[in-house]
Amino acid sequence: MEGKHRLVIIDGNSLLNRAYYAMQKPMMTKEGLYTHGVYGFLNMLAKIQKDYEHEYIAVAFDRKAPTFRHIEYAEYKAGRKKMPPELAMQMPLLKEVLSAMDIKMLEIDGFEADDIIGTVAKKAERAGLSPLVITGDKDELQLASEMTSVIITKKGITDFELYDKAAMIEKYGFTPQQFIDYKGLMGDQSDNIPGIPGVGEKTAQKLIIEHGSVEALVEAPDKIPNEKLRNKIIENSQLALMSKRLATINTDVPIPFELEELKVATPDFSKLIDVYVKLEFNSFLKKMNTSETGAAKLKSRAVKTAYSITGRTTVQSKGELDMLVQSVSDSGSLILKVYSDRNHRDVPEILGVGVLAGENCFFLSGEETGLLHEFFAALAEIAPQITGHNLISDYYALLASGYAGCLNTCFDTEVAQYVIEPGKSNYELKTLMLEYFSEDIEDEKAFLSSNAQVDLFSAADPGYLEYTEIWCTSVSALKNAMIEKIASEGLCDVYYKVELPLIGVLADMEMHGFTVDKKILEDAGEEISKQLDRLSSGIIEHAGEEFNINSTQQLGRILFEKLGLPTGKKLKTGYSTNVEVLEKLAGKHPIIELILEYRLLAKLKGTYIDGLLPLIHKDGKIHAHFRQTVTATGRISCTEPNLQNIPTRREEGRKIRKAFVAGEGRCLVGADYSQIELRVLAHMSGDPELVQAFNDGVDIHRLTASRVLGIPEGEVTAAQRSDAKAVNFGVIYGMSGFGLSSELHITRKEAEMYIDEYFKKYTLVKQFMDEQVLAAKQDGHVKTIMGRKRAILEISAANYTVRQLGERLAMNSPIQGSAADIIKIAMINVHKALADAGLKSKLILQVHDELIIEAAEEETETVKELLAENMEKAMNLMVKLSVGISSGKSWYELK
DNA sequence: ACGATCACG
DNA sequence: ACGTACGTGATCGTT
Repeated sequence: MEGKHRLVIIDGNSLLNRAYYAMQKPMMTKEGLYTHGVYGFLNMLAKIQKDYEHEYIAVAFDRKAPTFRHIEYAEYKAGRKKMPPELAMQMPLLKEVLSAMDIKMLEIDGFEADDIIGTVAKKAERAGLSPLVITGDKDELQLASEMTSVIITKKGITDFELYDKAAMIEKYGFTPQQFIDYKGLMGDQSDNIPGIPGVGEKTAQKLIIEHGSVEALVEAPDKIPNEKLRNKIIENSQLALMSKRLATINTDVPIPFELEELKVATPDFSKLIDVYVKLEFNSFLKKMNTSETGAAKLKSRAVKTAYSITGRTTVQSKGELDMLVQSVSDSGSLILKVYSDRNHRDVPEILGVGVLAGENCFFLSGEETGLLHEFFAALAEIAPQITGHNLISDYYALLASGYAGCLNTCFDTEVAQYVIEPGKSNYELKTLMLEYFSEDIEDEKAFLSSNAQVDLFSAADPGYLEYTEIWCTSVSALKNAMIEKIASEGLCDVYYKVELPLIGVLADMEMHGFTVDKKILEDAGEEISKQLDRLSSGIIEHAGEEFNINSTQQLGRILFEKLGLPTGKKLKTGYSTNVEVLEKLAGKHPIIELILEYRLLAKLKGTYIDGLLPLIHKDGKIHAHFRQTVTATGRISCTEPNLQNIPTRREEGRKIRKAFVAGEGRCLVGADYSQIELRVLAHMSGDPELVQAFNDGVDIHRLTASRVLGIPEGEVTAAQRSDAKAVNFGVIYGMSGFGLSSELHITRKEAEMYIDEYFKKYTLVKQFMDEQVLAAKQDGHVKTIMGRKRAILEISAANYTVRQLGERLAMNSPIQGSAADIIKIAMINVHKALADAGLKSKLILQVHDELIIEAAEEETETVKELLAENMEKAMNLMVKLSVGISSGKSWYELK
């Protein structure tokens, strides 16, 4: 085991730089500060603090001597890269954090961090400490010694490699001191060290191992057998000596400090909170919350919003219920919190209901079943405006418990934050309170579990009344702040007209559920099991040994090492064994087709049979969760199970849909938009050819084939049409030559020619795409038809690949997002139309461009018309929206 | 917790 | 020289 390291010295510039480039996505605060470099740095720092015990710590920074313009120019010419501004602006932010942590920073004019580190390390060694240097710069390996270790950060944020003297010798074959000689020979472009021309890593390493030092080589070059090399060294001996001097870290920098000043100190928590809040580092704020001192400080600075709560009532009697009902009725609105498990396999149990109405706070225990139902009845009567956080789960519990009134949604703080900031990973009330008010409220889960022993739901326990007050006043405070934010960001339409009314629709869909015929699934499962057994014994036989076919690593070993089949793409963990690779190998070995079939069936069994069966509720239905705050584009997502990816493309999988059936006396009606995303593109770009084509009902893929290839529409072959289809998809995805070429299995050149030709023919589409990229650059976001925004920080990333991703996101998001807007509006209208017409039929599923209704049999025809009508008229575009309708007893029968 | 794979639009 | 089509979720194996 490694010994104790008593002094940690960090190369601030090097680590910040590493962190900056290691982060996949840039991070930016609301005010436009880039923060990902600092964020990555702090994660590295946390790992160091955790893994290496130390009593002293310091961070060193470069500080150049005052420079003149011509010197900078010379540096620039020498290929020294300047820090991008997005990184440079983070330097002072990092220093602010370190200062709040009370970590000593060392810097001095005219010296770089490595010189300071060398100086500190030597001084520490003399004082008997064991220095541990943390850097991303290999040059600092020369500082390693019996006492000093050097950690070089590798790829990623928290991947380190530790070198001491022994490790150096093992890896390079020479000592840390000789590292300077090594660099003197091979030079370093980024550091402006020339070295000997023509001597690279391998040669330099060999020379140093054999001869020891630059001096030894210069003094006795005749010992070098290779004549060419010998001459090179003789000719450049002065250059080599100079390079060695340049590569040597100065361990004698005149920097004044006492080791005592580097002692690990307690952070100034209130400063640290301030800067974390400014940088919006909520995860760090959260972590701090677990340390006692931090939590205490966090609480003490909380800005308690002034709420005058005049009444606090745990409802236990008819009289108290009347007070509750009266309060709701008086204010016509309430903030609601239903305590329940979001469990869709069973009837959700209502543990209790919390209400804030006007200035009165109430808690009604789920044990009071009589009062609870009376309350629901009154609520249905009053139909108050409901505000909450993640109301869909409150609604689901309400509906499941027999509430039958209307859901008059006024505001949902989770959904509000989603339109303000889609793509955020966590919309918990606690998180939002920290962000908006730096106020740290108790997490609902923690509250529930920490109080599990106490019977909080017993009607007499005051715990839930207190928590209801915290919850509801928080929701109220957020609502006030968000109302303004939504208005000022131009998000009113998408929020009030789309997302808010959708909440009740989704809850209703969840509640109604999709009937599943368990027997069909089970029978299919048995059949598949038999086939899997047969396939796996065949595969094992061909392989000649037992192995786990499900393990891509083991499978790779069998295919590529044992059987010697040609490899495809390489991955971090070995060779890729995905379908694409396997299909290329088909015919080369009989094992391949068995594996392909095995994969197909294993997927069906694992995900769609064994995965689905336990999710069937007692009522014979699956009640999936529709999630409204997940996707970055505005689509809905679906979980437990995901009903949006039930197989359909291949017959084997499609059979699964036979198990999704209409209930007794009912019938399924399905409707899907035809090419909605291309129609959205036609509308948003206004391209006359595209618009015309859709309005004339032309086959759009055929048209693209004819235009791009320059042949009459009548002469387009099936293969050409299929290629054009890929091009049309490519346009939506913000296509690249590479992407299209791999899709069509053609060269990149050919793919690029298609793309060029496409944009020449559809010039307004090209213009539209350019505008989106420009908007992303200028505004930092792009918008859908309804004004839904998606921030695209990638567009200004330092990394080229990430930046290109940003451009594709800018092109795709308005299209995918607008299509999402349209079907959401359709859902709201369909839901309302069904209710207004007093029909028994229910909307039960949305799959991005299609809706499924479980209709009462006698209503089938009515529902078909109603669906088509509402979907087609959801939004008035330059192109007509066309909808395909079908019906049947099972999902399989819907086309 | 994460990567690989594969299901959908 | 490098690495890329857009958006999701579930499962399995590996760390």
